[in-house]
Amino acid sequence: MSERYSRQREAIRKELKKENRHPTASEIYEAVREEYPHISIGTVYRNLTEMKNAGEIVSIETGSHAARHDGNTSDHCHFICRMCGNVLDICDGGCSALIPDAEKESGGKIENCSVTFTGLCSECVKMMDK
Amino acid sequence: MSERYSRQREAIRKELKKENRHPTASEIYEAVREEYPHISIGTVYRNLTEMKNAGEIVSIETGSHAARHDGNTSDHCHFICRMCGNVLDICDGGCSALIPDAEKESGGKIENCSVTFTGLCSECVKMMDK
DNA sequence: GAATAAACAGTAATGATTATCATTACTGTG
DNA sequence: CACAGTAATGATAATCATTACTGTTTATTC
Repeated sequence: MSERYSRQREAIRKELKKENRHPTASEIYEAVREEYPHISIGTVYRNLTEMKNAGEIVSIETGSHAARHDGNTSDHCHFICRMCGNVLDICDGGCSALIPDAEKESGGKIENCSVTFTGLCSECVKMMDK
Repeated sequence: MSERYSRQREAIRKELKKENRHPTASEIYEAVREEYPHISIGTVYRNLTEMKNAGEIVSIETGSHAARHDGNTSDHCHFICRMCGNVLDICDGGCSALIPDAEKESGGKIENCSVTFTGLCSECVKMMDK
């Protein structure tokens, strides 16, 4: 029934499965365009929303810039450099451990936990010293 | 030199100091407008950005909706209900405890840590049962 | 290989946020 | 107190990410 195959979605999935990448919607768009020059940015957004709802991917809000997407849904945190905007995985694994307590306190149903660090990455720290 | 007094900024500050509120820029705009009907939405955004840079307030990215702001900068987490959009404080206090390890792993300088839970608040869970 | 509906491309619309610029109003000095 | 200097403002245009719409294509079922 529901989900029907499409090469565009397949290409988007492939892009999100590359290791250690956290692409924005338009980065995905540009990458997939190499193979499917006619893909529409709307198609990218629609599929990202669907995959997110399906729990297949996770999105990272950066605040000032476009949201980034991560095909790795294992328990890990993110570090966003406020200088260069790069996103780094922090494999601390402490995220979901916080859920039980938080759920008790809120009285609701917690479905997801996101831990985001912001600051300067090692590269940008070096730049500052100069 | 630097920061000069302004009544508009004072009014924005006052709005952010009210307990347990997490207003969006336009909610602050509407509230301050009662006292200063001519305040501009741009003034609200400019002051929010400055206060954020000064570490005086914290902003909470909601993903799909407008960013929310919190005058309470003490170590606590947030719970965003994906149904009604409300933001709840979770006084878990586990955020900054994660920083040292994460800093070591990243090799950079971590300035901030934000822990956000998403799911359904107690009110919305009740709604679902019906 | 036709019928059906999901998915698409292309693009307009929206909403949040930022930038611009002429004007206003704090603040220190004579 | 008048005034000069300049930070902050109001109004609004511009930008950017994201969503919505519409007519067309294409995967799937028979």
